Amino acid sequence: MNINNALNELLVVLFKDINEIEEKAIRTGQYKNMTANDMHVIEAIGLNGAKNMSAVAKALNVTTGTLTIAINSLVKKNYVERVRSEEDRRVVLVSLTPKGRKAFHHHKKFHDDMIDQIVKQLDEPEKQVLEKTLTTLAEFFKSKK
Amino acid sequence: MNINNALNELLVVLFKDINEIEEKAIRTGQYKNMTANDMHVIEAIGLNGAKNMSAVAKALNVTTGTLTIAINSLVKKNYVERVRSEEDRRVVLVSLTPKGRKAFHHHKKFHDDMIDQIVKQLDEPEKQVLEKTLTTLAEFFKSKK
DNA sequence: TGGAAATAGTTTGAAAGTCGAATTATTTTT
DNA sequence: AAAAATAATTCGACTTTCAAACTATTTCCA
Repeated sequence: MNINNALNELLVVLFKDINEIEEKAIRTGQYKNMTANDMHVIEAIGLNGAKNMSAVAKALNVTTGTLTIAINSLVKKNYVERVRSEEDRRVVLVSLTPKGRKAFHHHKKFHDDMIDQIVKQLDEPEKQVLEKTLTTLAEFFKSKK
Repeated sequence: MNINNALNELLVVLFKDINEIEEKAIRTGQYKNMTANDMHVIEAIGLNGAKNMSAVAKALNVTTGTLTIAINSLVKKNYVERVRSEEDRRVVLVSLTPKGRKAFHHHKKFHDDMIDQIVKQLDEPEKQVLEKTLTTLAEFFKSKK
């Protein structure tokens, strides 16, 4: 078994596991009814005030039709507020409710904790190599887009 | 900028893009009609002979009902062959056709290219460190599941 | 300035993927 | 031999997604 194969298998396993763990972590306690998809939309809306549908859809790389349906569900679950703009009445502005903001922080905390735990496992040279690897990986994907 | 933030941002970017890019890389030329899901099933079946439905479903973390539908489609597209076991006639064995094996290799090439890009950037000691690091992380996440 | 074009979002219809429960066929246990 | 267990498929329901049609509104320009 050469090192390339070993690296490939390790990366595949890591991505699979991290996704799984992250999704499971979302659906705890008061956020039981939230899907991973819901969380992505909540992250894309963010904490900095209202955003229009097109902007959020673009950030998520989905059509506005798709986003409309996701927002319907989030409004029903009371994570998101939807308001028609007064300045341009074609525009719909979405923002997080208090409950939505709490969910945002809940997820961010999970994320921060996860990174902390990863970094805690590594000594300084390992951190350097890992950072270099992830940077290369990010560039590889960027070049493929 | 501390390393935690750098790692966090890299992970976020990677997770956002990886599925989309991998799917795009799959759907080229003769594999235009293949979905990312098809590819996952093909990977799970693999090149080492026939597997039964339950085993593949378990590897993919889906119900056998879900897998039945996926296999129906792959058989229709001629990537997968489905045979009822002679030893135990309840069991259905699935394996890759020549076309399925070609698709498997096509996808593997994408992965190999990715790993080559990473390894190219590293000298020998760094490679050793990376392998050890990823092993540590894989074990860490496995323990979290 | 009034009609055409552009823009923002929603609705609709179709396809894919998923699950849990019911069902069928077969094997194992008692 | 009958009951229980196992393997896979089918069924019905639901979610996510897109593209295209549609509605409402604003901007452009002749």
